[in-house]
Amino acid sequence: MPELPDVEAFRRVLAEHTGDPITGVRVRDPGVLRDVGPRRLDRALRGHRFGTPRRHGKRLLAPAEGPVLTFHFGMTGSLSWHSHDDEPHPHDRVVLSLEDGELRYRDMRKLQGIRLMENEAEAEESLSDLGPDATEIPRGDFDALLARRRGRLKTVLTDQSALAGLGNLLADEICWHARVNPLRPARDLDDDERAALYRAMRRVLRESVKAGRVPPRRSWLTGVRDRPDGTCPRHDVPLSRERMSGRTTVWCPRCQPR
DNA sequence: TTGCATGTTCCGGA
DNA sequence: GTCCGGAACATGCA
Repeated sequence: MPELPDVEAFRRVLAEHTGDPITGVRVRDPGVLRDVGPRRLDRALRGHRFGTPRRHGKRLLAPAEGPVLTFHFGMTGSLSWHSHDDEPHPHDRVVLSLEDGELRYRDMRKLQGIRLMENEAEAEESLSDLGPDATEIPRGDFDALLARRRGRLKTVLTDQSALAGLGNLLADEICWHARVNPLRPARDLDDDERAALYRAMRRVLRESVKAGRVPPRRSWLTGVRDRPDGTCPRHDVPLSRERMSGRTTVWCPRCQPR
């Protein structure tokens, strides 16, 4: 699930539970730990308190009075709050216990996972492979980014090193809102189209962040894209789809012509 | 059994 | 250097 809005929702979960000491870390499946083992993780966090968490793109950083825990959710990761006696889910991989409850990192496929940074500087450095966050990029930088790339628009929007936070669903949703075909070469877009894309990005992100996910409304592409008989919410036209490098791209052939 | 899934990385080839 | 596609990672579901 996780794209920028989902990770933002996980950030809120974490933000509600800062300030209480971490009483212990239970690793139920070390397969989600990257470059750190269960013992070192527990030693680094036990007795510490989480400070204000922050998000960049799809990454979540949780400072803990020195060390910084970083979450990268892959396709199936999540972070949720539970009471101690809540039955664990089979995909709960790491449990961070606090006094009045616990945070659970759940992840079915374990494609990415949790890292431990020694300090703020290292945490900051770990973000250096990412472009500007999609909620913060200025219009001018967005324009320049599109103008300089000859690859497909969809590829640019989902390139985390160029623009951080957009995934498969969001990129298609934004292109649909802007009425621009995602397979067009990015640098071929004219000013109006770039403006429409930027506006669509802001609007889609604002509403998705509010919902904590890309909302599957019937009036949005996301609400209909997975139906076998899916038609464009604006027209009664069957949606077009194409697989590109293992992901399905969906668009409306009428409002987003090639 | 096969194909697909909202992420990312690595590799080869154009 | 840029761009693309394919395979891989690990797991479940239709």
